[in-house]
Amino acid sequence: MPKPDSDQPYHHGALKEAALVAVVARLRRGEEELPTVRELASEIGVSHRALYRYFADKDALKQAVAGEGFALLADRFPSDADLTARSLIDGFLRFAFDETSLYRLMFSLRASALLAEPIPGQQVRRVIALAMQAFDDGAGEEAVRNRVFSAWGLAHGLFDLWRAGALRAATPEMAQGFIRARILESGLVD
Amino acid sequence: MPKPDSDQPYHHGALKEAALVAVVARLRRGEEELPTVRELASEIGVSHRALYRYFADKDALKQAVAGEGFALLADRFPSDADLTARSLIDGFLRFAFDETSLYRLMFSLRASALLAEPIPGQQVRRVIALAMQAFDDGAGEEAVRNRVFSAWGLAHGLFDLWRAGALRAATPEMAQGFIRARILESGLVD
DNA sequence: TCCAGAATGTATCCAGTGGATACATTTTAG
DNA sequence: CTAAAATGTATCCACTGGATACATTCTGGA
Repeated sequence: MPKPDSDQPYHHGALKEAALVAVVARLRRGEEELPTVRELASEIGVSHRALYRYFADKDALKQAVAGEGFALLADRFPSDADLTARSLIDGFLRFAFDETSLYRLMFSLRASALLAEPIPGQQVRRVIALAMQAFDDGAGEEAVRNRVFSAWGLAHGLFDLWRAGALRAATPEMAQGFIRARILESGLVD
Repeated sequence: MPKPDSDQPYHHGALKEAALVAVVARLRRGEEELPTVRELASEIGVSHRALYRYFADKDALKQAVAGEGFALLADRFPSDADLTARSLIDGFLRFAFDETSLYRLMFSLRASALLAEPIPGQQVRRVIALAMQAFDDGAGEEAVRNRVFSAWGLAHGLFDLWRAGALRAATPEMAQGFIRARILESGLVD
């Protein structure tokens, strides 16, 4: 006798995607850490070992989530017509402050994992390409690249100092304003 | 019959200090993560629960280690006579590249823990005070503070981008040179 | 249409982790 | 000299990421 239709079919059908969606949603909801494999599996309605069909280990899951994060970041940048260095910076800062947990995870990858192929390197390169475009002022590629990384480093560094608690800003909004001011007065943008 | 002198007396005598020294030494030796409480205790020659007399939990141990890290960083800065913005930057970068594991731990504290009193806030304030002194060019305190945080943010951010693998520098030396060049061309120093 | 193998998910086990509680040993103060 | 405080140990616990063996479902070729 075949098992009658149950709420959960034996094969989920899109387990990998469901896992990534669930983790990203949790982080965007404010949870600071990755869930345990068991928690995640239980939320999806699957045994915890099922996830290991799609992720070699928990670190691979983390890298995949970071990839989703960078894709989300690139999608949040202004579209072509409005893509300027300044609007890119603003989009970057909004993303960091709005999705702090996800942002933190994206940059907490172990040494040299950011550009790992295909995940998350592909999405990271997309972000860098957009930034190169936004900062392109006709100077040589190396000069543009240097300005991109200086701006990225400044924004990332000041944000991380705030996150770690070194900035003493009363509110996140004030911290964001402080960081934006430092970037604008750096002369890297405009 | 009293127990004869054994190699390890029942009371260690300086367990807290020994623990901090052991952890810092491990990180400086290149290990990337904090050891487990058991590993650490075993290295010191004590049961793992003994450490909990001195640290409320593992996170408290981590904060204490971060404090040692900031103290080490401040000690590595040039002495008064040679303390300039540029020499401070160089000292900072050397520390980050030489003690990468320790550096990473220092800035991986959970939100808002950097200025926690007394650990590690005390040592962090010491570092900031030295930086304020090195960057003081007679302008108002707010202007100096802004330059200090801009330079700190830029150095920290670019270093962290390198650590995560976003910089594609062939060697650590080249990465350090790249970062130093970006800071010098920022106009924040000199 | 059927069925063998591939794909996917489950059950169960394991060593190791941070942490709690109860107890043993040593030190110190009155 | 001894009681109490300080320090360290023994043992337990729930939970974690991960491994292995097995069950279920899906798929393509005859």
